[in-house]
Amino acid sequence: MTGLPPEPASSPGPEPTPEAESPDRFAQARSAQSVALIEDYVELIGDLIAEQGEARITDIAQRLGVAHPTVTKAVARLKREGLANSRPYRGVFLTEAGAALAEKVRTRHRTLVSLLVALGVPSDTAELDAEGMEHHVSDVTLAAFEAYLAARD
Amino acid sequence: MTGLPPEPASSPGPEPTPEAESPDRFAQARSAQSVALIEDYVELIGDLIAEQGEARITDIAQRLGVAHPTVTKAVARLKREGLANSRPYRGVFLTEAGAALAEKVRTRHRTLVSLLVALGVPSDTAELDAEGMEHHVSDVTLAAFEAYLAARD
DNA sequence: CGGCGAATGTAGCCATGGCTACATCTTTTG
DNA sequence: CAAAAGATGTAGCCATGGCTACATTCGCCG
Repeated sequence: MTGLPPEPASSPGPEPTPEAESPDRFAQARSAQSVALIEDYVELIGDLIAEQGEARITDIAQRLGVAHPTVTKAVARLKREGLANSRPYRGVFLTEAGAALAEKVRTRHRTLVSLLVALGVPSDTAELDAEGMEHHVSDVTLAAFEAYLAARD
Repeated sequence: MTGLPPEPASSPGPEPTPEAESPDRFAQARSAQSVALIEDYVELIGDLIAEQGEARITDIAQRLGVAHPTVTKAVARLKREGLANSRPYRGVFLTEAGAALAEKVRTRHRTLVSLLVALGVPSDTAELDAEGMEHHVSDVTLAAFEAYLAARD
């Protein structure tokens, strides 16, 4: 959906985008949507490997609530981006980069949920909302969340 | 991108989706992406009307950083959903429902930014992150944010 | 070790959101 | 008031994420 072939969609580093001011914030929020999927997959694959020792296409599909070909496509993309690898009929594995990303995502997710709960959000709602929000939490904001949670104790 | 023709994608009402438990949270987060666009458009149109008395396709396109045909399509969708109306070569206007949604979105946005700032996030980062996060903040969570902000004073 | 059921892979379709190119209508302006 | 400039509309293409249908391959049993 990004439809932005000329845009390399670089890493989540804070790129101030030197010019203009309005359009970019929307553009960024929207292109992040593409990142969201990748993050979900990587995190889930990490979870499955941790839980069951392997991540099978079918399991991923079931957990995400999508059909298996959808997962196959997504995994192909993860491989393209160097986050995972797999061999036909064997499971899916994370590369070092993938594992690192998964860990980062998982941490961020936990932090966000903790924050929401700390602010009085019921934990099930916190989980639900965090699932959508987390992909848009920048490192700076995440740090602020951690600081708040740490100070609060 | 939703690709869910059989899913009417009803109004933002809390539909608990009676069965299953894992897949849905992802599905919900993802289908919310479609809502995000609508919300952005409605909010922006509201802003433009407030600022300049009218919302022109070109202005919307420029603010969102997309080409004008993209906006034309989106506006067609808003009209389909009863959130806006327009006549060729005249501007775009919000229906009552559209204006209500715009107001809700704007309020939520402000609340989220305030919260982030209150937690120590720099205001420019808060604005940027909020743009992406806001569409995933449920009413329950929003209420918690408001309560926190109110109590904090 | 032959089969059968489950898991994967592949092909091909749909919808959406973006874009470019080109046609038209409006609005300025000389 | 006609022409140029600017704003919209329309057509048609691309990529992505989903899905269904059909073809293979694996693995477990009998």
